[in-house]
Amino acid sequence: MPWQPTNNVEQDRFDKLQRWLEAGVNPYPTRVERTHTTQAAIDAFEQTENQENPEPIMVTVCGRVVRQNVKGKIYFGHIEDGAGRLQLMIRIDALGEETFGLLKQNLDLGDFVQATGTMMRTKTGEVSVQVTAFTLLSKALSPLPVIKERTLDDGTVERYGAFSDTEERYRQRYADLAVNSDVRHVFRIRAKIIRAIQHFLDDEGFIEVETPILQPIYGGAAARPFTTFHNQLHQQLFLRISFELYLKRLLVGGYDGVYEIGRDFRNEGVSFKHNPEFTMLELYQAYTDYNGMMAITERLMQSVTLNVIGTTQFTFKDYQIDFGGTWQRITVREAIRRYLEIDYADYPTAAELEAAAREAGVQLAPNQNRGKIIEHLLGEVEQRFIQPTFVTDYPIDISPFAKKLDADPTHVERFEIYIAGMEMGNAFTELNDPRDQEARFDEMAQLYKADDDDATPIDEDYLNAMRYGMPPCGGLGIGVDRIVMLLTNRHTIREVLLFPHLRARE
RNA sequence: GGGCCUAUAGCUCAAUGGCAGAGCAGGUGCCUUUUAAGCAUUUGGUUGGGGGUUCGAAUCCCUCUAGGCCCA
Repeated sequence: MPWQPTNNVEQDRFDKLQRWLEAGVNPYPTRVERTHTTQAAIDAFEQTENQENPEPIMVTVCGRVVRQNVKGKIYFGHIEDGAGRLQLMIRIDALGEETFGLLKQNLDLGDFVQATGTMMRTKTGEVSVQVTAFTLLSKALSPLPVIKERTLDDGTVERYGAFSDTEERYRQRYADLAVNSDVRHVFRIRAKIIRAIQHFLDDEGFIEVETPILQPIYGGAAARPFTTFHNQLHQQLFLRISFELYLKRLLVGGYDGVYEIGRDFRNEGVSFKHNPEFTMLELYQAYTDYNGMMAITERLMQSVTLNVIGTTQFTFKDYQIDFGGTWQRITVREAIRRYLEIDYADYPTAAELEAAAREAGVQLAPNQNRGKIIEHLLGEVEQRFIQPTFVTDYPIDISPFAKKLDADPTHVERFEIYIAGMEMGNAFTELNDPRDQEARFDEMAQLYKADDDDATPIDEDYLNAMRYGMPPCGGLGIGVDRIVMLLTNRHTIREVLLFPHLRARE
């Protein structure tokens, strides 16, 4: 069944399409002949308009009709392309009565058009195209939401109308982008952030790599994976939950520094900061440790913000965040002691610590191991860390890939990055002792029952790689979506993902 | 997973048990420098789906679906 109009607005547009066809116009022509973007046309005109006897600027511009004011014998409308917005002025004498009538009757907001003419300035001062030839490029059959704007005297833009239904905006992101220029802006910033990360790391001597997304064994993080199946190979595969174990194999292979920016998949809950697929940056560098990772985190984030927004300071929610200088450091133990008044060193068993946590009013799932309880307690205080903070030195039993502290083998050289109360990243001095790594895998296997969500399978090939010799190294993972949230002041991950995951409707 | 809230015209929203409405968009007419253009006139609804209470339901109750906020 071909598409049918579903309401009178669509019916009207469908009728207009028929009228273009009847007039011998192809409403979806194959070729366009653009000479200028809207911005280039405006620039070209403004550069010459103050000269004596300026040459007329002839342009052919293309774009979507975003505003129309059709009068009896003159048409004003704005078109929008990727570069900006430009007014078209079309007089009946320029096109002739027949063509003008066709346009006046059958052009809608949302249609794409091409217009040829001379640049000029209207009586009210707006740079415009005085159109002499006109082509329909694409007829829009469904109406986009209509948003009108007025620029007030003080330069602020007042908006009339909106397309603001959150669900519809995400389900029909194309419509959201088409009418909400601020949404388009978010994804330009997102692209800039990723490019800035690449520039910084490339300059630091890292090599950008791509490692498998479909993995026979998943690992490198505590998360439930998506599973899939290769039909020809009769092989179960997992969508990666981290890049960690593959990237570290590359240090064995002889690279001093590698990074990957790509998608991770975690089969877990959805929230304002969790989407089933999300973008991570992971980097690994030889001949350094977690102190080096803290230093590179500071420099990376400072470089990115300077590149993208021109300063290391920005507003997120009610906070003034500053990426400049040396970031705060606090140990996990001290963070929990300071804000929950529990020193977990005083409670050497999981049972004792659990009791103390409950005493302090913290709700916990029963029978977790001590490291997980500590992790949970840290979660209780993470919203305290507004300015960028490195929370350091984690319990060993929740950190199977990090090296022990020399002074305390129950803890590892690991930190997490907290900004605006959100966990932004995670880093270690990477464990490179294959005997220790094997023991950690075995411990994890014993510690977690087979059905535990966080159980990680033993990756024998990873151990095999490590036995060839892995240089001492530091590793760092940062949530790219969350950086974008910070720098665009968007408060949910869905606002910074073009197509966030939503439940199927119906 | 738990609690609270939301779903009405293409979009944004009214209508709190008694005739489903407005603005914008759309149609028709007038209008050759408008820009939220204007004036006149007009179309458009399975009130998210299903069930119930009632003489009568957008409104009250149950349920399903989707989304939002808070908590876990």
